[in-house]
Amino acid sequence: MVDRYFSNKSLKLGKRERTRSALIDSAIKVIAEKGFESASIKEITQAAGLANGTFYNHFTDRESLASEAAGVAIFEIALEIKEEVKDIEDGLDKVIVSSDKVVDRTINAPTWGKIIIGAWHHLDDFQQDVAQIMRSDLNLAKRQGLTSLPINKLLEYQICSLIVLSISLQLKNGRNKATRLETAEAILRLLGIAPAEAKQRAQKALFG
Amino acid sequence: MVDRYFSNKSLKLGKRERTRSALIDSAIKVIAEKGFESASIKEITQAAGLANGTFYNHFTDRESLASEAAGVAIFEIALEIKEEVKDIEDGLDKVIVSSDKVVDRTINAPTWGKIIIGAWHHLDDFQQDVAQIMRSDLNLAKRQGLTSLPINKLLEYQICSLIVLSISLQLKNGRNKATRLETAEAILRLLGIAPAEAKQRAQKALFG
DNA sequence: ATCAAATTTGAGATATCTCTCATTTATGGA
DNA sequence: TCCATAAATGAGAGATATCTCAAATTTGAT
Repeated sequence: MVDRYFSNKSLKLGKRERTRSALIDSAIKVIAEKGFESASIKEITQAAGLANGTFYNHFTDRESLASEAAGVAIFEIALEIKEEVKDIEDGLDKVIVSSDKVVDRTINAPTWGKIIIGAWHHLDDFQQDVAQIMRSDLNLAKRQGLTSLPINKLLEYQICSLIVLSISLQLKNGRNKATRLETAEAILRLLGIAPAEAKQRAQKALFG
Repeated sequence: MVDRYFSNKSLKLGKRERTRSALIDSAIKVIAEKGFESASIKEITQAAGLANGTFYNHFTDRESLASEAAGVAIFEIALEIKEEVKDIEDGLDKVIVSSDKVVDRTINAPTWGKIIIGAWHHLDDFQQDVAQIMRSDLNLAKRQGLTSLPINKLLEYQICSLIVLSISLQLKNGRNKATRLETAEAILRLLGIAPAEAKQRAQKALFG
């Protein structure tokens, strides 16, 4: 259960790490509930079962906690997914299967999804870090000659925006197979793949 | 100057309309400055030079004012652009020239750009209204046989997301011709156009 | 000029929030 | 077990915010 994900990961560690993780889990929950800009330090520390002053032993301000919380959430997801797609050799397949798994994870853990969306929209560093995560798969597809488009920062950001949109829409309206498929197809078309091939490839990569 | 855009439009109207417009102009400015969720009613009414209680004579809460402010901003932009592109017959050209002009307008008026971005991310109704604005051009392109892709809500939202990304990046990093061009190309690829044709078409439609 | 109605006002009740810091509690090595 | 250090605590100073409503002001028709 993701509610205490980082607290559980820290059980064997020292008090400082356990407290910090409690703040992170709480930040994820409260930011998802109240909104990226609206969640207060008071609510976060209260939900963590901690005193007011404890916050300032670990973070300078709300944004640094939010940044940390979103960062570890997406990092955790990326790590799991990297392992799951390591046997996929086709760079394009890797990109769309990874993207689909990100969406899947964030729908399964809506609080994580919401803070990631919020961080994507509010934090420049977060945007750069996320784009970085997928860059290697995009470069692989390029080296494999699967796309002729130049891979640049804007294209990476565009793909991320489509992923974030898919997360957002499915968190709102529920899981939707067509949205998953059409998001994968759209990413492929952004990468220069013709619609017919994009449809076929997405279908095969996502559903076998 | 957009700072008092709606106030100026209301000069000939009654006190109630002039006051409401002052709140809208102020909301645009304060929300752009403080953030969509963080801007307070107190700051908005103060920046408008109005008393605390005045707000509640016009709006029930912050979100209804924010929604109204973003709505009239995008509506105003859409109306101007509709007129400017009325002689463009090619549906795809209409889509990309309109998109480019939206970005242009919002970069020229950063406060409008920021509230529109904020509303796009926070307000479902706003998303639907914005997608609706471009639907007719997309349907025209479809009728003209310029794209074979089914035009559905997800595709509309995806195109809007790319436009919002372009606005966001250029507001942050300054105007950028390559970003404009590559955004137009990306929209065309989303619509199923091959990369080479997308590049050519975008170049021609945006730069003559 | 008058005056009913429309509209704004801003003090105040109430609540919430940030942040500090002297004190308390927990930790871990000796 | 002791104790120096690490870490948490939570009251309180100070500030900000929402919302109401009786009173004041503005408006526009007569």
